[in-house]
Parts: sequence; structure tokens; C-alpha cells
Amino acid sequence: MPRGRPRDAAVGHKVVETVLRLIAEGTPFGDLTMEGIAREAGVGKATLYRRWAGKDALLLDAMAAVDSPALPVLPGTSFRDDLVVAVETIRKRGLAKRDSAMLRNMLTQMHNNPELWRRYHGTVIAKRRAALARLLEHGIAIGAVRPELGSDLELLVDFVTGPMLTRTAFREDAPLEQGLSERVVDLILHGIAPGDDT
Amino acid sequence: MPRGRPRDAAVGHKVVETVLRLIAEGTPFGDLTMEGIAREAGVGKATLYRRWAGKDALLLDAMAAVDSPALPVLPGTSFRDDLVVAVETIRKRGLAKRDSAMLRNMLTQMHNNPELWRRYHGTVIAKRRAALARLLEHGIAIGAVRPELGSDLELLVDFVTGPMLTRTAFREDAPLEQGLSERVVDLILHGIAPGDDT
DNA sequence: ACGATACGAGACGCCCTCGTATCGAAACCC
DNA sequence: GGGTTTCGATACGAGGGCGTCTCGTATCGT
Repeated sequence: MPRGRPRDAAVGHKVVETVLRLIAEGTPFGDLTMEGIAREAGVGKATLYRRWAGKDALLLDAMAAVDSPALPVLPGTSFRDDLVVAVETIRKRGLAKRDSAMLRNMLTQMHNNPELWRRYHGTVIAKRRAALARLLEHGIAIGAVRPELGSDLELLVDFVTGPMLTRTAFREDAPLEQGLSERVVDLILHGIAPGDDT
Repeated sequence: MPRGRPRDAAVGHKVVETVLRLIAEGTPFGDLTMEGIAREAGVGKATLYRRWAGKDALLLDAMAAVDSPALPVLPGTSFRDDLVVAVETIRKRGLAKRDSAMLRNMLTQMHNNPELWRRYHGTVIAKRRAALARLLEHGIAIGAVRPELGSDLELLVDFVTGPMLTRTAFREDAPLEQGLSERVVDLILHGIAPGDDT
């Protein structure tokens, strides 16, 4: 039906990819400009405005295009092994510029652009948390996690993700520490107080 | 010695306070403008440029003026009680707009402005972490914390602060949950695995 | 009193961005 | 081929920030 020349799908993809690249390179949202995006993407400004109403709409689309990069495959050999892989994944994501820069920017924009945050949370964060929640429920089912903790899975997810998240978020210099995830997991499993069956 | 009219100390204070207020209100760093600051502070632009070389220098000074708002007094009745107060303090800070907005902005600017981050980290974050590290060392000394964990206090601090930090950072809607800090502390102390002396 | 400096206010030129419009070329349907 | 739409490129006016400068006034040392 559409009469004239059809839109080139590659163009839209190229633009979104450019936006994500710029964010990954550390460009704050406020410094993202339509002209800069067009320049970097090798695209005419008219093309941008033909497809998106403005910067907000473009960013919104870019958010939806952030590929939740394949949740890790859990080894399944033991609950602890699975947890180590999950925590290690958080660490790797923190080191990946694309993911961490995106998250940092989203946290900053959370107040000023609630819709953007909602979208990002829905397409990226919610999935990760849900996967972890499933793992924890499995842990409860097999007796590796105290059953009464199941009453607040959200808190449990925060407890598991928090330490590694803050560590990677605050430390750019993150040295490659061997066995870090294992040590974090052991802390998560047994806590810091003595008297455990460690 | 200085000949002419002396600088009004109140002016400098007023400007810095305005900057911190704007940040607290959610203004991203990129949207902070010298003209906007002058306007909000009721100050001439010339005054800004007379005292600071540019926006970066002004922000740098503002960082140094962030008052690490008095570390909490620990009850000292028990290690667990102290820990609860420490964690509860993190929660309250997360709800305080000024603190959380500042932290979010700093995380975003970390890459683009390392000097700014270094300053903020030194004047604010380092002190908080040091205080918590002291508490944990005390815990080790009195046998409330497994002694072998003292070999990596930084990790321990991340483990204690992480859960509440991520929870407050990601959740704007943070409902006032009764006893949240206590539950987090118990997780920190005993972990999620069964077999503890809880 | 006099010179020097600080103050708030605002004008100035420069540059960048926004969103729109126009251009020639290209790609599609009828 | 004719009509239509998209493409990259570029020009345009409006708006705003930057950093400098100039006003008139105020406040200090000498």
C-alpha cells in the first residue's frame, strides 16, 4: 500500500545503534543532541524527525532496543554454583561500558523522565531481577535457602545483587580480583557473623 | 592589604548553596548553566566569573562544600544495634533528595570528570566508608564478625552497604517498610542459607 | 577625599541546538 | 513514465548559554 520509496530499515537500526554507542562512550543524556546523533550516524536530520517526534521519542525507542544480553546459562551443578554465575554476571556487566553507562544515565534521569525509566526498567532490569528471583525460589525449593525468606523475594534479590552492584558502580578501577564472586556468594550464603557451618 | 571592597563571603556561600539546591531538585549536571545559577542565586554573572574560572571550578567547590551530614551516633548497646543504625542511615540518605540526587549525578559524571568524582569521593564517600569499616573492625574485635573477613574490609563494606544502597537507588517509590533495616542486617549477619543459629 | 575592588544587572558577539524547509537523487507502486 | 515518498545534505530563524565587558552603586584601604 504505501506508495513511495519505502523506509530503509537499516537506517533506523543504524541510528539507534549510534545512540547506544554514544551513551556507552559516556555521553550524558543532556549532551545528546539530534544534530550530533545525525552527524555520528551519517544520517540527515530530516530522517530523524521523519521517524521520531523529538529526542525523547528517540531515546525511548533506543531503550526498548537495548538487548538484554542473554541471561547467563546456569550450570545447575549446585545452588552455590548457580549463584556464583549470577553474581559474576553482575560483575561483568558492571565492567561493560555500555551497560554501566546506560544504567548510570538512567538513574540520573529517573526523576526528570519517569517514562524513560519505566521503559528501561521494564525491558532490562525487570527481566534480570525476575531471573534471579526464580533462582532464589529454586534455592528455597531444594532447601538451599531458608524458606521464611521467600516472603519477600524483592528484598532477597536486593541482598544478592547489591554488594556486587555497588562495588562495580563505585569503582571504575575495579581490579581483576580472582575469586571475588565466590567470596561474595559465600558472604551472601552465610553472612558475616561467626557460628555458621562454613 | 587587599585594597578595594572586600568580597562578601555571604555571596560565595549563597552561590554554592544554590548549586546544591538545584542538584537536589534533580537538575542533571549538563543542565546546570552559569546563567541559571546566577539567576537563581540572585547574583550577577560577573560575580561568578570573578570567583570561578568556569562551571567545572564552581562545581568542584560545591562538592567540597557538601556537608557530610554528621555520621550517626551509634547506640553501642550491641554490634547488631550499631549495624542497624548504620544501615538505617543509608536508607534515610537514599530518601533525602539532596544526597541521592548528588550521588546519582556524580556516578554519571564519574567518567567525564574524574577530578570531580575524586573530590566528591574524598569529601563524602570515603568518610562514610571509613566509619563503617571501623564499626566492622570493632565487630571483629568483639567476636561478632568472623575474623578472617578482616582481610578485605573494603569487600565487607560493600557487602553491608550494597543491599540498602541498591534498594534505595532503584526504588523511588520506596514504601516505608517497618523493620526493613533490621531484616537487612539479619541477612547480612546470617546470610540466606539454612543452618544458622538464628 | 580618592583610588581600587566588589556588587547586581544586563548588553554583546559567538557558537550550538532545535525543528522546519528545501534540494537533487534514489527507490518504490501503478 | 508519473506520482510519491525516503534518502543525505544543507540552509534557515528562533532560542539559549558562554565568557567578556560596561554600567551605576557600594564598600573597603590610604
